[in-house]
Amino acid sequence: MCYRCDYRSLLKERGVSSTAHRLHVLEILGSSPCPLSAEEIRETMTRSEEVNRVTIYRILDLLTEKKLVERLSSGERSFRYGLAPNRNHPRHAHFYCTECGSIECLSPGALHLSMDSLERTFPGLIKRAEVRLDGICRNCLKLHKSHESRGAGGRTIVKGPGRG
Amino acid sequence: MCYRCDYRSLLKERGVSSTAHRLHVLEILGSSPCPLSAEEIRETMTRSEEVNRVTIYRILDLLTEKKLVERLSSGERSFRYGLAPNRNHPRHAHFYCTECGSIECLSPGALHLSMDSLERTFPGLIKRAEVRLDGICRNCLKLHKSHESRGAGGRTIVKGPGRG
DNA sequence: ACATGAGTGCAATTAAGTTGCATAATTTGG
DNA sequence: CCAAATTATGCAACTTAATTGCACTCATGT
Repeated sequence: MCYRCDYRSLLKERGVSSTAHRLHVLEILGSSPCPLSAEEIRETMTRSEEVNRVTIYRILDLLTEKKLVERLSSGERSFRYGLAPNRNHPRHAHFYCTECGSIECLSPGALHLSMDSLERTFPGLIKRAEVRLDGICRNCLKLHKSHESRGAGGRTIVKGPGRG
Repeated sequence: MCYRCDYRSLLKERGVSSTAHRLHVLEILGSSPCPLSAEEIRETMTRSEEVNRVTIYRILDLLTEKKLVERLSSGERSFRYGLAPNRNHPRHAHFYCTECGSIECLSPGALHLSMDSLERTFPGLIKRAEVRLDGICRNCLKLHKSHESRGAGGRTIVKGPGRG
């Protein structure tokens, strides 16, 4: 996601002290091609040093509150976390594979959400828009096809309406 | 959401037998102005007859699989359920209030998601798009304002970028 | 050195959803 | 109509993800 962000100064800007753990979380999220679960982040951190689950949650909560990290709905029961959109990384949508549970970041320009009229007329305050596409990823599609060609009776895949 | 759907024949169409509980779930979802959590559905059903938690989950799983019901990410830890988009109700986005946790359905035309180029180029299969706007609802905004005017130090509200 | 507060760890708890198995209801075949 | 089979529901136990309370540690300032 991020080639080169200065996490230390990003933290400072937001009035958050730069502990080793916090920097590590930001680095992991910054170098991941897709948003990660709290547990995935912990596993990665633990490769260099054991860190407690609760610490991860607290760091993620703090960084989310400070708008350095963004919490995403994954399509499953757990949340995913990624670097929050900023000057270096524009907001983008995500793709969730209902077969294998993987999540991909889509390129920022891949789709466009127009909500100008809503923004003018909606009586509340809109802060952000989260867009998640659900479907079957490239890899799982391949598996399906190879099963089908072997006559193994793979599920029928019907493309439903993207929007109704 | 739905003024008049014939749930019995919808179930039949999908090869699902029409038990009282299943019909009741569909009726509740159909007459709710917003998607509901499993627990909210259960509470409503229980007003007429006690129903077990697990039964609700199983009905919702079944109906979701049969495309009669749609499972939505709520912005919190639980899922919400609504009638699936069909000939009577077009797909629409939702608004989640980060202050009070309420969820509203937005009118189907309120925003437009264009993903034509993505649909042509994405190597996986896209089945649906879920759009959720997060922010502060009308009611919570009012509360904020009244607190501020009383000098009670309400939180500063800054509108961030809807898309980056 | 000491006090202070922020950061982290550990154990226990909560919330939401799931599983296995028993019981009830409904359908099917005679 | 009855028995067998299938389907639906209920109950208890369990799992997973996240949260809370409290203790301990570490950095910082005086």
